[in-house]
Amino acid sequence: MTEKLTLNMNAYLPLRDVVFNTLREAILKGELKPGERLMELQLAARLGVSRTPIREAIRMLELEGLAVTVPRKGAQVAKMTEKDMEDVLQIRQTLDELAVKLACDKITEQQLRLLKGAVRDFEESTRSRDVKKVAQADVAFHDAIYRAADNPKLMNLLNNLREQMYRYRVEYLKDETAYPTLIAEHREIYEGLVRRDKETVAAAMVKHVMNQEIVVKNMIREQE
Amino acid sequence: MTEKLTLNMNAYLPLRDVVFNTLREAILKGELKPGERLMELQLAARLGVSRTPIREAIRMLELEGLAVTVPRKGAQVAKMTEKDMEDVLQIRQTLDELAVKLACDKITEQQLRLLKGAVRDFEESTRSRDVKKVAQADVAFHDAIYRAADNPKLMNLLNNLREQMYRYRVEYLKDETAYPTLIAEHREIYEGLVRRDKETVAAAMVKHVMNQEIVVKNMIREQE
DNA sequence: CTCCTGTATTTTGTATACATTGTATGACGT
DNA sequence: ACGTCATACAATGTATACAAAATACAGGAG
Repeated sequence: MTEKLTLNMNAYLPLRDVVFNTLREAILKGELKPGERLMELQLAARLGVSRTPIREAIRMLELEGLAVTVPRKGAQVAKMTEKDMEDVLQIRQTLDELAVKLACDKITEQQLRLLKGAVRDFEESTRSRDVKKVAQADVAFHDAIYRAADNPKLMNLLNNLREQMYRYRVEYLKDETAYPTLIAEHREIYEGLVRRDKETVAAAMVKHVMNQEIVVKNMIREQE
Repeated sequence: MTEKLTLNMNAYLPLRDVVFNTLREAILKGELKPGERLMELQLAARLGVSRTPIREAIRMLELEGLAVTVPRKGAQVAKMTEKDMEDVLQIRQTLDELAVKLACDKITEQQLRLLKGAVRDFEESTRSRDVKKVAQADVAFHDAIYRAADNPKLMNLLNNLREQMYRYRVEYLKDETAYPTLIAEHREIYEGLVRRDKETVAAAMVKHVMNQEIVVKNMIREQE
């Protein structure tokens, strides 16, 4: 915990947002571990700002599910049990299915081309052996679908759900033997969207998320 | 807008939570109208607290989707277009279906008895001609199902989605001609759960939410 | 009359000071 | 030795002061 969090001041944003992003990143990357206390004074000193933006950032983390606060005792990084993970994945599966069904109806030709690009980018990224890149490409693929679904609230929710399991997802993507499956599933989803075949894409997406679920759950179990 | 918001200080809660609840109520009840600015100094003066808890409450409202803030310009009550409403209802429908399916597998005998009570309470409340009571009874019915689904994250999400359309829901429940349909649907869902017949309950729930959707959308159109 | 500009005012952003509560430590009595 | 209470310290809760930005408006130039 002694590593120094540093603010990315480039953006011209209120400090609360900069702090929020910084803390979120730190939590998702595992630099701030589940259960670790988030003490205002300490964070303020570390990040070189006052307590006010820290407090507001914590309120935001709280509602994102990344932190929990007990009144008069302060905040700590949210813990995630296997049950929590299952619960999140269940919701994600359902909403991902909805998203891809909606996309089936609404996706435009241009968005299909972008999606095709995302599929290709993902394939290429897996050859780079750079997990960070793979994760980014995967996010891009799913984002393209979310955007096509044309439901901003749904997109928000799904991004949030994804975020909540980011820590485990990165571990998951380190398993290179899973890449061929992932690539095949992406292709299947893409092609289903081209044919606008709802049943196919829905089934493919459910399978896709389910595969993640199995691997992520194994991973959690191994961690203990 | 000149009505005086007053804090319910009874509870032993941080002021930010009291303020948050107060503002949320005010927004949901329509006392604070969509688009209305939420000025910190003004709210602080009105509620008799300082700006700090107001600011933190606004950050919380923001992530609940009840307020939107533009940096350096401040916050305002979130507006909801018909499209927004459709988007929310689409998500709600999907998640309500998931919840009731999960409940089908997991509901206990005791929870079934509670649900039966909720069905009966709802029927009785419709005879009282007290919209507030009817709304409460409806919430209780759905909450019983959410609890049975045994997925706290899902329950949170659904409560939040419900909240986002509370304003319109209350209007919706003023239409007494809809009561018999609602009662019948509740019964259908309850009986499906007793028989643990997933297909039936899922279909019934989808129909139930869809009916709401139609009425609420008509309502919005009329408002213009 | 319109548009620009500069200033005054309002409002948010940030920092800090003070108050209150939670927690740990240690003395004291049993 | 154990428990209880008092006190000290640390962290959060709240209020206020100051800074910076956005807005409104008035006055002047074209």
